[in-house]
Amino acid sequence: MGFCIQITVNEKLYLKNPQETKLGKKIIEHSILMIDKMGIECFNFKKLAEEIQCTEASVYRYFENKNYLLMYLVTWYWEWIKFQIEFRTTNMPDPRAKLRVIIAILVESSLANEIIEYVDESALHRIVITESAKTYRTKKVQDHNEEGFYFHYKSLCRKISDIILEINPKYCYPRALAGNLVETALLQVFYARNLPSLSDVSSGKDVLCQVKTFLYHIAFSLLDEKAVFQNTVNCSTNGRNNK
Amino acid sequence: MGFCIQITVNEKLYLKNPQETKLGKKIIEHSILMIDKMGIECFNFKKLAEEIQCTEASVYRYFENKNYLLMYLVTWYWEWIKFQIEFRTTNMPDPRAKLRVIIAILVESSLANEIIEYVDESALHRIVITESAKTYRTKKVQDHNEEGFYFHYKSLCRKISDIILEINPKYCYPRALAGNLVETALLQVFYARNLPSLSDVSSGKDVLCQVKTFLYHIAFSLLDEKAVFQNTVNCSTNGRNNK
DNA sequence: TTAAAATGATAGCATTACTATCATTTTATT
DNA sequence: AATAAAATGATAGTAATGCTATCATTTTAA
Repeated sequence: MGFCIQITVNEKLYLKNPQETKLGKKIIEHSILMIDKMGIECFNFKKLAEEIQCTEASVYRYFENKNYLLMYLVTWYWEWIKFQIEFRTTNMPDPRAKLRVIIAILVESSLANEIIEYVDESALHRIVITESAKTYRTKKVQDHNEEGFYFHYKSLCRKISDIILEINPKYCYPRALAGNLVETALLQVFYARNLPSLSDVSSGKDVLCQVKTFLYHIAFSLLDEKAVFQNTVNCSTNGRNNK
Repeated sequence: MGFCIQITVNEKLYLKNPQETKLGKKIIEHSILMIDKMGIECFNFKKLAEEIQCTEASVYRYFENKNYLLMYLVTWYWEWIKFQIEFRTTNMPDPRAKLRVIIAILVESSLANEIIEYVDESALHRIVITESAKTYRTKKVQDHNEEGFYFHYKSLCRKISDIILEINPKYCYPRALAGNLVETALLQVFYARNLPSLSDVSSGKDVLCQVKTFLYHIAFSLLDEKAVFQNTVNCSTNGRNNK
């Protein structure tokens, strides 16, 4: 009844599609909960198998190892974010309004938490915040990139940078700004929760809202800048002078 | 002859100070080269011991494990950056000029590469770019924070945020901006080198310089913004409207 | 010269990260 | 309902990893 969303990710990330079987969904469901609880370092397939009462071998039939599983989860998350952006910005004529919605989704998406029954989006958001850097900051980036593992993340950034260019077609750093917004959305929430002295959020109030406000500030200050920045600035000064 | 810089880091990060013995320095020197080459995942103490012709047990006498060693190296790096900032900004009256120097150091520090003989600062910079997130994005952040492992990073960010406030005393997000500058300095270089479609640098020209220019743009656009941002913005709109 | 500190040499052990094989159960097809 | 195919279970095993412990030897400092 009603409609149903299927989120699909790069097939090379899994050996057998976990979304097509009961056990597969159980693997997704409980790996999210367990990684959220214990962190990817302490998590392993043996513990997961025990938790969901199956054999270790069965888990290995779905994923090569826990790193692929993590990559799968993170990729799934970005695809889910893209879906939400698509869904909530269609028919919006104003690109500025779009960007505001996107920022809100990046920060607060995890609050809306009942779309896919076997995925705890809040927990997954925490995983992405804490662990996602491990999926691409590695010596294997190049290989993983060739396999297309970052396709979903890239297309998200691409979507954001297109909107940035709608707002300000002369803006010089659309892609860098897009990536910066996405990463800052993660990092500032992480700081606010774990190392508050590195953030400016006051822990009393709503943390996510404050991060959102900071992102609005970054985005619109940079895009509204009167003087479009020149990429041809003299680089040889090495920061020693000030003009 | 001349003078000598000693960079000291939190004592809890090592079992025996590697800077005080010949073997210790060899451990630092070659671990930097090896982690740079193979990444922290493939690196281990057995390989390191083989490389420098000592026993595995000897390495374990200096560091509990490779994660502590990584944390030590990253911490050392931030302390080294702080020293350079101290050194190159003293007696500068203009805080804007200071911030420009800091940004240049964050991006290009590794080019000046002959200060401490057993540390390859270029390689260390690459390690910090690729691996540093693993030192704090972990379930153990809280514990590590209590041990003071992030003291050096925090004091760097503090130093930067103080200068930000000198430039614009009313600025609402001095710490978040400081952290953002530091992290963006790492991330954009990583992207430019590994996933260029996520950055706006043209690979032909000097990558570091372009990243520097981007950071100048962020810093001074945000700080020069006429309307100081209000932290009391209405958060309940959830990005759905645009006023 | 002698004690202390550092390192070497060797051994061992529990855990991890898989892989392989064959048996059993579940599911889909006709 | 019969049967093939797919999925999972059960079990076993192996190579590598990440240490720790012990005692001998060398180097360094007093």
